[in-house]
Amino acid sequence: MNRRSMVGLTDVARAAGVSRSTASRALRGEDRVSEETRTYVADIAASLGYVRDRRAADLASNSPTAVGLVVRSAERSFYGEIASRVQDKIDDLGMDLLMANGGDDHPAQMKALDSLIGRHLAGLIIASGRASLPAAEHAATFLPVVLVGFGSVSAAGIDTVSIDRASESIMVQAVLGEGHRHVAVTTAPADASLTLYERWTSFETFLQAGGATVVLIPHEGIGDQGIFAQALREAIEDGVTAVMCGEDPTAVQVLELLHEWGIACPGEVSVTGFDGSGTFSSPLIGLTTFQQPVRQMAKDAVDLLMARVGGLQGPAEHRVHEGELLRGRTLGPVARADDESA
Amino acid sequence: MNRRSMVGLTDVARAAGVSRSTASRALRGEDRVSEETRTYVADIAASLGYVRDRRAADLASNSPTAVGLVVRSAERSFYGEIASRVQDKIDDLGMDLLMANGGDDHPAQMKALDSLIGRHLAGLIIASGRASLPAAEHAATFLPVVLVGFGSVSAAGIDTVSIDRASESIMVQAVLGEGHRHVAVTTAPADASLTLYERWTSFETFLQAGGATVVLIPHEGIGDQGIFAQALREAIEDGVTAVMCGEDPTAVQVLELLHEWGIACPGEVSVTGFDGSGTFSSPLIGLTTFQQPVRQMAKDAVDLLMARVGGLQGPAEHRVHEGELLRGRTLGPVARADDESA
DNA sequence: CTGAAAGCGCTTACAG
DNA sequence: CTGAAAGCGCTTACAG
Repeated sequence: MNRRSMVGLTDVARAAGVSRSTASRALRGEDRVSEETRTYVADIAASLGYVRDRRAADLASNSPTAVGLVVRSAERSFYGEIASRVQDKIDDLGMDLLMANGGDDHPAQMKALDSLIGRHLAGLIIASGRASLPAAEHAATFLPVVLVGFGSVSAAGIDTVSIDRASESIMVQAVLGEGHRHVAVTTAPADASLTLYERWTSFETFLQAGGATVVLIPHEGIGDQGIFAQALREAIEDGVTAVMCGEDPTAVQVLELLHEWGIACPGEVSVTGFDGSGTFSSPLIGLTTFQQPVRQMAKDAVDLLMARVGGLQGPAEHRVHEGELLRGRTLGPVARADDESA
Repeated sequence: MNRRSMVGLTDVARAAGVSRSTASRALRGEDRVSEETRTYVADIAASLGYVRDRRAADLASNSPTAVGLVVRSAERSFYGEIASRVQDKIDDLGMDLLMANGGDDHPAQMKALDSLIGRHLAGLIIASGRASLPAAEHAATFLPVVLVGFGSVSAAGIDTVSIDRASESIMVQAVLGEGHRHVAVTTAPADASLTLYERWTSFETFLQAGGATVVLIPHEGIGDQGIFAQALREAIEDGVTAVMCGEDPTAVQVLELLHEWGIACPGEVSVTGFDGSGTFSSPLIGLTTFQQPVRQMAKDAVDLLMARVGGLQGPAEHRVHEGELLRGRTLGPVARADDESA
């Protein structure tokens, strides 16, 4: 492919026989240009294959044309769906959406954010479990930021959209309600995912408050499969009757392991997930999970952001959504003690 | 949050007592600056919270710092995983990755692409089933483009990474091998998804070549659920014994409908998918599908793109990958005629 | 090793 | 309604 050398505004102006000022105004559809000139210039531009240089345009006008979305693990249904919904909303507003992945550690996160900040976007939606608060605060000093999925960051003075903290409690009550008193909870380090960290600590707190003993099983994502499997196995052998996971993919992984080991679910061990988006909510899997109202959350995130972009001052807003317990087939009553020998 | 007014290079230079030229060179880590000056300026910049304006930097240097990735439906496992892998590769190269969704119709696609082109990226990877060839060709006149997931676009002179066209044949042979001779194929319009279009037409061709009759069931995505379900139902009542889908989510949808209708799979009707990424390949679902080597495909896409970015001329390259038939539990032998009354 | 100056491709008061 | 000119925040020959 022989690359076309970009035709610039100057080329369009010359070809149309007008000044660059007029060409610029015509192409931007300004009113103070004669209808005739406007369409003529537009035609010339189209025929020349002119594409406006957004960098230069943004730089000169000092008015951004895009909104940023930071997502980590787009392959996770929940974030992918958020991205999809946010896109729709941004489209409606006639702006562009630029997405970027978050970065795993703090330096990588800062680098990713600075790249976005340096492009001078109108605002930023951070929907990444993997995002440190300091990184978000850093970004927020430069442009409006909305955090989606985080729970307790009110202190930071950043707008948030999150799921009701009662969700974890509801989930725990469901598990306790089936008689489980010895429960495993999969964990994630706080610096890897604040969202997950808050989730599992809540699980732990509520479970203990309900009189259950809790076994923590670290789940660090890809790479620790063997360790995770072994820890899970040991927990089960030690008498755990239910496994609560902070996100659906982990729950599915647990289900697969149980299946592999020939351990019945929920006959012998119950399993719960969290998020309930996409295939994970399918009756085919039958996962007992907690469904977040993704669409509504995405809408709120964009609304909040656009309000700030529009200049809204006030204190940070925190939109809390209620989800719904999805009764699948993976949570059942704990096996009675006298069944243990069976 | 009171927004910080951006500190610019000029501020850094002044604070450091050097010229903007020197400040710029120091911050870019150029060699021709004294070690002392470099670290001093860097410290000042950090303390001032300086973030380089990428628009201005890119504009002035005429050397892009980011690569674009166009994905549609990031909530689909396959594209989400592609995005994730591409990100990793781009990170390794020290560049940024900017993602954008494709846009549904042609105008929207052009707009999305022009936004990316106008930001002068180093190159573009288009991994969107929803992307028209003309749109891709338009982009390719401006910057290096690699298409991933497309099959037969050799004519366009654009590099591609795709799955072996034999895949569809393998899938069809598996279905025929179980004795199915009356098969439904879910379809998608070419302008909505070239990838899917090529897939289902291949299915159709191979099935007919194998002596099977084919019923086409249009699947237009969200919104046509009712119509799709009805068409599927009718096809089954008309004697279809297998349903071949161009992508896993559709297959899952079919499985759910069958379940809802109390139709046994694969006892009465077999179902196959395509892609085999993420949860869709889980034994929990047991979907019979075709697994694409996503990771390898993403790597190839980035490699090809970076070669072009590096100036490689030559003709378009077409990397073809082989996938693997994933034998799940949703494809079984066709029920014998005398079983029909049962 | 450092600085003054030109320029990247646009937009936008300002003046007509 | 249109044009000449200044400027957005950087980088980079060019000259020292």
